[in-house]
Amino acid sequence: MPQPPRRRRSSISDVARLAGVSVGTVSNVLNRPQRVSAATRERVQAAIAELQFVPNGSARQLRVGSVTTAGAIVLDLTNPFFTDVARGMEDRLAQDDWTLMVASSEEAPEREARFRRLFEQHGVQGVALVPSSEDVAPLLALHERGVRVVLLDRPSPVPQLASVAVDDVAGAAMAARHLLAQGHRRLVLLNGPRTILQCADRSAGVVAALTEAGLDPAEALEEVTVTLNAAGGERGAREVLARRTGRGPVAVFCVNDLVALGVLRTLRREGVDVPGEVAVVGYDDVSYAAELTVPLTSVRQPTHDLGWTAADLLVRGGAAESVVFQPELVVRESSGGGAAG
Amino acid sequence: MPQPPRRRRSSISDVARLAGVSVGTVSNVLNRPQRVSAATRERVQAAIAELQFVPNGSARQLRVGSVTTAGAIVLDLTNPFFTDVARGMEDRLAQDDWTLMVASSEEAPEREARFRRLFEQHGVQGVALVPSSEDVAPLLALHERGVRVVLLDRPSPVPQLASVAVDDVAGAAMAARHLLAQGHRRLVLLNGPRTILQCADRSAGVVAALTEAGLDPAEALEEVTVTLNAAGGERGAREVLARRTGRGPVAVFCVNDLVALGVLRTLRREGVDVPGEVAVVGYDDVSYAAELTVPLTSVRQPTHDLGWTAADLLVRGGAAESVVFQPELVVRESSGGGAAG
DNA sequence: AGTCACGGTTGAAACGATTCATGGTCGAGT
DNA sequence: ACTCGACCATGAATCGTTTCAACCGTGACT
Repeated sequence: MPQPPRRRRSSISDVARLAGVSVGTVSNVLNRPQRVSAATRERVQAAIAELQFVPNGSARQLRVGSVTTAGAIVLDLTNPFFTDVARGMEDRLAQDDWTLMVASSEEAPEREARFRRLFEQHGVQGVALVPSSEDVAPLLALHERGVRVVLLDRPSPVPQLASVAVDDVAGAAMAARHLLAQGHRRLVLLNGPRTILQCADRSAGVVAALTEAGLDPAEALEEVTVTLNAAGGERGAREVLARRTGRGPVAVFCVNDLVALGVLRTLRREGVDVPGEVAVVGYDDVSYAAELTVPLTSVRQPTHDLGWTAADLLVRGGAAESVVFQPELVVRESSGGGAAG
Repeated sequence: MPQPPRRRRSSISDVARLAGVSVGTVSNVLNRPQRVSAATRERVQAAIAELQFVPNGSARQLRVGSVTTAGAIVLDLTNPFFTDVARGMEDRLAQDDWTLMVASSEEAPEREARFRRLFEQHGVQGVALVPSSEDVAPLLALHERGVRVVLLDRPSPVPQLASVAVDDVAGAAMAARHLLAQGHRRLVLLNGPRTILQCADRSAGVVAALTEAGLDPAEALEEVTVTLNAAGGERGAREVLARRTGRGPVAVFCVNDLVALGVLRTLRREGVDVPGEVAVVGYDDVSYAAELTVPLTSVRQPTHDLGWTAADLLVRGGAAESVVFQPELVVRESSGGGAAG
């Protein structure tokens, strides 16, 4: 078997030599073809084709400073919410002929830092990221170094950084109010780590709704920390079933739809009736929420717009704006909402 | 509002000046700290911290040649199948401390080409991609230029290129045989464009199964071309319902689960019974296939392993291997399989 | 004939890191 | 006193582009 070929890539000066022109002319053919006479241009282009010349991006970038590329760092690439956001970003970036590179931090601050560094070294114009920790210092530093930064899915805690978010407190409060309206008096919140702001906010929203209804959150709310995926939901559901005291139905509010999916899966396996015995509400309203065995009540976020707007801020790059969208509750069968009203 | 700061990033020579050493020494502190005396090292590190110095990746790369980064280009980032593959790649790459950059071609050859160029210019070691066209010439050229290339989810048509695939002909044949076993004699295949090899192969698999059962594919198979997402499924389903002649139940085989989701959604809206009136089979066995209103029969692929293996080939970079996995049929209610058997 | 403008081309400087041959210092060994 | 290594630090060369001042030849205008 042949060794993988690592023969030296041909450079602009190889092209120049072959075409019998100077390097500057080749560069002009590449970047301002109209400045070059048709004859030379063709000669150079023939040489480029013959040598299979591909400009060295590093060299170009070293000289020019940066490229029209943006990076996105999300918490979990397998969560449809984040891929929809990425899609929104791509749609906006495409308008200005920018490209997007996506990376997944898996909620690990070190991974996030690694990708931040990688993107910065690759000279991206800007980075949109869902922070995996509360510490904004490294992001401010990044911004100071001239890389545009937009916080995704959480409001910026500092005025220097732009952000695009959805009001998580309001969204969670809507969900909790809805469950209270169904007659529930005790809620279980399957939540992620509080270090992720979205999780903290959703918790706060539930607490607000309970308080507003005259209930004592310390009594009425039980919060279980789970991983933000279906496996987490399965574990959470087992926990809920184990702790379930005899009295009455339980309401489970899941921090996202993947968790809710895990919950529904486990409840179905255990033969637990939804919403009769356990009511379930999710968050994000992923595309298949309405098509599940028990259609899932969920809090819809303007996912695509979120990404679109983030990318828009990156491209426009003006002052640091903070945009906040409002979520919307979509009531379906899993919370008993359709019937009870 | 302050203008976005674009003050010059500090360079290695700024650090050298501040620390009172030469640039070579700073570089040594960065890359072989043990070669530098403790005192100087600390002085340099202090300077680095003070200036918030981040090495310029372009310059480094220009000098050194390449970075430990791989790129992946998939057809659709919002399809769970591809994100699972990406996850598998990341898992393997992390072992060697490589990083992954993901891009989505949206099945458009020009977009794919754009990302190929971008990745190459960024100096990635290798690219794993799901080709959006049949033309391997540009991929061979890329390989010639020293970038490792692995074809994802399709076998390589040429010996020079490595590939990791799942046997789509076999998978589709399994699905078709299953539907035939349920008594169906006419199949509708909601397929993507034939230019995508997976689509062509799945069609071939169905044809093979029909022929094998003594049926004439020209008679028994109706193929409808749709987009590879839920919207495509919805359109396909409407098409199927419109064309439906009175006689008997219909079997619909969808090229992937997103399409199947769209089909199920439309059938539910139209009040069509699944699997009684229309049997549905999907492809990919996405995570939520079992939890849908009507649990979906689907062809499972070793998604994670697919990505893992592709990344493994990239990292190891030896001879061009071709790996083929076998798929597996998962029978659920949507095809009537559970009951009729 | 002389001047000017202009399109086309040139070639060297610059970007910021890595590398490596060279040089300097110090202590130990003869 | 002198040599020799060991250990550190130096700084020039290098990677492949882009950019820009300078140059050249031609044709138009005075």
